[in-house]
Amino acid sequence: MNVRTLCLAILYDKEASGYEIRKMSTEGEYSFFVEASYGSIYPALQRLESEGLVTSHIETHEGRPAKKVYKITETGRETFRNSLFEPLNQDVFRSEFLFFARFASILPAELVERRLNERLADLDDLIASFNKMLKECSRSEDQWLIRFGIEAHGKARDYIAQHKQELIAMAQSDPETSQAAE
Amino acid sequence: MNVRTLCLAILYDKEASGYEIRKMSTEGEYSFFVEASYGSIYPALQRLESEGLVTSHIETHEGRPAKKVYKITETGRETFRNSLFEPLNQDVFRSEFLFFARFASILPAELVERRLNERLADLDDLIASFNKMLKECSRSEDQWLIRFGIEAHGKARDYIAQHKQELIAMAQSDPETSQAAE
DNA sequence: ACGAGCATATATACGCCCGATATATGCCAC
DNA sequence: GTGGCATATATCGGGCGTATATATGCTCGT
Repeated sequence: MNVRTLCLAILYDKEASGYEIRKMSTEGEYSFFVEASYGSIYPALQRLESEGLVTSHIETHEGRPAKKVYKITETGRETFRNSLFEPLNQDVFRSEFLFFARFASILPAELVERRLNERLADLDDLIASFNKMLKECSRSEDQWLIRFGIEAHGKARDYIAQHKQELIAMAQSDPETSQAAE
Repeated sequence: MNVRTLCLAILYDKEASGYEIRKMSTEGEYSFFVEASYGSIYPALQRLESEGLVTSHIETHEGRPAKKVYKITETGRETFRNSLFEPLNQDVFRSEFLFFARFASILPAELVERRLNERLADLDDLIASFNKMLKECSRSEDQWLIRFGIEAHGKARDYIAQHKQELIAMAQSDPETSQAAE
């Protein structure tokens, strides 16, 4: 799935500017299963407009920069709906945390413990934001997705909490040894 | 984390060719938390060699193409160990499946059910491969990682299995309606 | 016996996309 | 009044994935 399709998906529900699309895809309701940055969104919107899948107009507000609001066309809606019939790509899970954990045995226990605690805190924040989203959202599909996120990330959190001591035990308990490793 | 660092990580344990590094990172023990393709691995290895972090030699085998085997240098080991002290980037979870699920209400129930079953089958395969890896692997850090994968993906699997009917119910039960949506 | 398909193996071109940066406006707190 | 933050658009450079080209030899079916 590319950023152009993501833009069409967001615009399928309501008009939005590039800034708003990025917010939704990195902080809002889409943030836990897609990601997109300015560097891909703005070119994508320009290309979608040149292809006639979206239109745009400038909106000016008092005391704020002018906004270029994009709206999906009927052709755009059709293109997007058709894309939903394509086979799905595999989910992507990439974890620098697990990569780090794999090398616990050559790292100081102190560092391993710190990273584990950071990861736990991050997951707590994430789950808290999911719970907040769940309360605020009304679409039942979105609730289904958010509950999925809460369950899956909750399990990851619990695993780390329950097994962190094992990983710390594999690390270098002697600060001297880890100094030498540097 | 970039592909150069990933190469150093794999070469930290043992010598390997570009082909073998790609295999490990997309099919083997690294595959569930990193990913790398030929298009990034080969240039990465060339650059690592030019920087003196790895060396290479050609190995010829009867009845097989010649292999360019890379070996990490002491400088390479040091560089890699130091990189493990850097702050960790956030984990990445991207799901085209969840993206698809969000639009269940405009899709035919038949398609939604098919995709849910495909996803369940994929997760079963993944978990089966984790269990196989767990039996074969000896490093306790790797076992810690693999058990994490089994738990987290198992929970995802269970959620889908238990709640799939809810999502199917949100879809278009009438084949005519979904035809019109196309 | 022969060819299709597949595993092994290296390498590159094209294009997508992220991260960083530049630019601009106006609010609020200190 | 000024530094930081939210809003807002846009582009550059570089990293990386997809697809492809090229080459070898095995296995399996016919």
